[in-house]
Amino acid sequence: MVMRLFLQTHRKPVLSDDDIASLEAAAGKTVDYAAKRVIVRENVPLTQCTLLMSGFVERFKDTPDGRRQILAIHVPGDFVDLHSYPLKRLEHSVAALTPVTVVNFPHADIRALTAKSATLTELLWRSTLIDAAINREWIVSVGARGASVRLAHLMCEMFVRLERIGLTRGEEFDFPVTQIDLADATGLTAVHANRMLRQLRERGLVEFRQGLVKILDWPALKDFAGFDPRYLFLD
Amino acid sequence: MVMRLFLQTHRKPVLSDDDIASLEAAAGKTVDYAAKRVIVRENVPLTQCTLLMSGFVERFKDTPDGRRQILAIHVPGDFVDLHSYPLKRLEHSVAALTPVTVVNFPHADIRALTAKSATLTELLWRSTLIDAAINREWIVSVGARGASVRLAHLMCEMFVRLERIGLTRGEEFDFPVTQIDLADATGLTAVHANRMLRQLRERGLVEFRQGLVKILDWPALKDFAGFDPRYLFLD
DNA sequence: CGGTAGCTTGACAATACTCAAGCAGCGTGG
DNA sequence: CCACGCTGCTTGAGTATTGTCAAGCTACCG
Repeated sequence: MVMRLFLQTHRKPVLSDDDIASLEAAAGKTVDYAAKRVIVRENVPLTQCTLLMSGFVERFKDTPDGRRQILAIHVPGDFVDLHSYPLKRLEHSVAALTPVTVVNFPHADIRALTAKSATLTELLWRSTLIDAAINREWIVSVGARGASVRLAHLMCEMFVRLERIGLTRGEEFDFPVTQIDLADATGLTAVHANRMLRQLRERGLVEFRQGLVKILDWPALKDFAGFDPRYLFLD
Repeated sequence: MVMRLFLQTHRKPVLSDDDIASLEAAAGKTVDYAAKRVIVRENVPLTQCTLLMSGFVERFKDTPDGRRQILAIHVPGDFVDLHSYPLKRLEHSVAALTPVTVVNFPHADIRALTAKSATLTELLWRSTLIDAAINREWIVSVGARGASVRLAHLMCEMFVRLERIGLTRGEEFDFPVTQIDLADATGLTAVHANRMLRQLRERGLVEFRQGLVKILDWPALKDFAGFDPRYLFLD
């Protein structure tokens, strides 16, 4: 049951019942974190991975001059730091954006899994690479899109990813983060993010208020954001 | 011999002579491309990977409004699109920044390698994840660093990566790309990139001229860029 | 009830972009 | 050999976008 949401987002390659069972069996301790708690600190040797069960998690880096850049936002079912298995440490930190529940997977158990099943290995590998594809889409966002488009694009991404795991209600979804978080994710200041969110609302595209996102016009929003979901590899 | 530079950058996990031999044996055709030629087109089914032997390669995306965002720059010894093995396609394109030579590795042969050696699989997996770590550092660059700092940081990264494979001469190295390329990589316009490069030169940090980079003051440059090489996982 | 975190708005400053022009170098064809 | 066109670099002037500083507001918590 622990892997339900993960398998819902990752449908290829197809796993045998046996593979699924051993994956489930590798699950270790369940841990809760309060909002803003650091879950994994950068450049510290790691011996386990973290599967997000509920809530939202951020991967981020702080710069010397005090800015925070969010590198990725994770939704339930995401293996937040599976890349720590081959890398042995992370070059960034991981923190809870909201109250979260996670399940740990010891590296030793993952090693056993990969030794046993090549298909499973490929699925896990692929999962880390989809994260990387999202990382790259974010480079495009911060590097080549205007402020309001960036925010619109982020809303599109969250909508599609949350829809996949059944966490949307029609055209709205809970996204209990602050405007500061949105600013840190898009490389903007909180003040400017606020203005751009207002603009998106006034244009009738999306509304973000008190952690609730309402898509007002999905086709128009997608078009405005230049959103092409193929980078999410949901096929 | 084909894997020499690759193994020079990727020293962990340590491979057996057997693993190295089978990796070498997987090498397929050698192909040359002229500068600016597209090597892999986005969202097209792929059946092989590309190892860069000489020259520089870019991974990029074009936006609807005509901007190009470079997502990564590859140096000799890099597996440019190893991630196409688990993903089966790329969500971005790959092109030659300079004249290049590459060697192809059929997915089928990589599959055979991974079936045979778990250590080799881990090394390949790790290699794709180091690329991802670089992707994330670029998010920080475009999202949270000023224009001149971004360029300085890119110069630091290229210097360290090229030094690793013996392509630097003291504190200088060949980097035969245009200012437009640098602008596309850093999310700036060519005009602004030009001004910022002049600033870096006048401050006595780095000089970029006609595809030649001269580090003028490495400690000062590193400090100015906030460059921390740990994200390159060279240990 | 005071304090804090988050949202909102305004006025102003800094950063980066656009448009435009001129120049240098290089390869090609007359 | 020269003339031409092309690509890339450089600089200036004006504009647009985004950031900074500041203040006031709300809601919620202790």
